[in-house]
Amino acid sequence: MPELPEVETTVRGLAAVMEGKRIAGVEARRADLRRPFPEDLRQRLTGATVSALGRRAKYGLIETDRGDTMIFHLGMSGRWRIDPEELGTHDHLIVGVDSGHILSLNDPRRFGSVDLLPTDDIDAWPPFAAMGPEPLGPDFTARHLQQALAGRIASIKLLLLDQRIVAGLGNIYVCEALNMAGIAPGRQGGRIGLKRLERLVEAIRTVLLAAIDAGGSTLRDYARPDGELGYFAKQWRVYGREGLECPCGGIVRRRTEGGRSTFYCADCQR
DNA sequence: CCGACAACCTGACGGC
DNA sequence: TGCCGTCAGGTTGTCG
Repeated sequence: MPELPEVETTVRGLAAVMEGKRIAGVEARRADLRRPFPEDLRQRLTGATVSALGRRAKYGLIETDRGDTMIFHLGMSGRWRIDPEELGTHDHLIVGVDSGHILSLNDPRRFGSVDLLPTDDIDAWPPFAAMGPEPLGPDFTARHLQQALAGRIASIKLLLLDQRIVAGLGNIYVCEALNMAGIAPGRQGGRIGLKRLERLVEAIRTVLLAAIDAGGSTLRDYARPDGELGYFAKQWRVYGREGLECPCGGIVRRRTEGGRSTFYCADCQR
């Protein structure tokens, strides 16, 4: 369940046990996830001190005092486990810090990734270089959306999933934000007025912040081996709720586009 | 540029 | 109990 709020809460949880700590050991239990692990991962991390944790879109950043940053992506099913009671087949990368804590990157589907770059180079790293603004940052405004969407005839649903337009939204939060903003998912991106874009920006911020708030409880679950759906799942307005009531009283519908489900309410989303 | 689709993987769930 | 089809939070690439 890793979207931006999950990555954010994961990073905060890792910071609590890693920040300022020395990396005592690194063990890769397989050679790759989505792509191969960096060959010198263990050598460059071991002995280094974690100076800061961070996040860019759905990527987590672990920065060391040696001038390196480890960049991880959780894919569809990845999560970090803190002090797991035992390691299973999907615990692929283990990091031990000198305070005694063990961190395990667990990813059954293995769509995640781990990269290691000089910290000075991460802005130029291709996945980051092409990215749009952070949805919770100062550059994500209705004006920006208006420019980025100008002339686009694709649906706003698909455009919001494009990380070049805004970086960090996934299927759940796009559905939720469009519902909150009262915008139909199939509406052409370039044909949404500034007023409604302002509402959309506000809705995206609101839903992400609420999810991060609730994600705190998810994170506590992460510290246990059995972490399931986060608390914020209980707050979904439309996602996963086909046939149930939208907050407006309408019935939530589901449609498929690009092989992915879109949940929406035809009554209040126009 | 656009939409559809497939690929990468495993696990959960429903139907029979 | 088990087998089979379907679906799942993401990203990347191809094809018409």
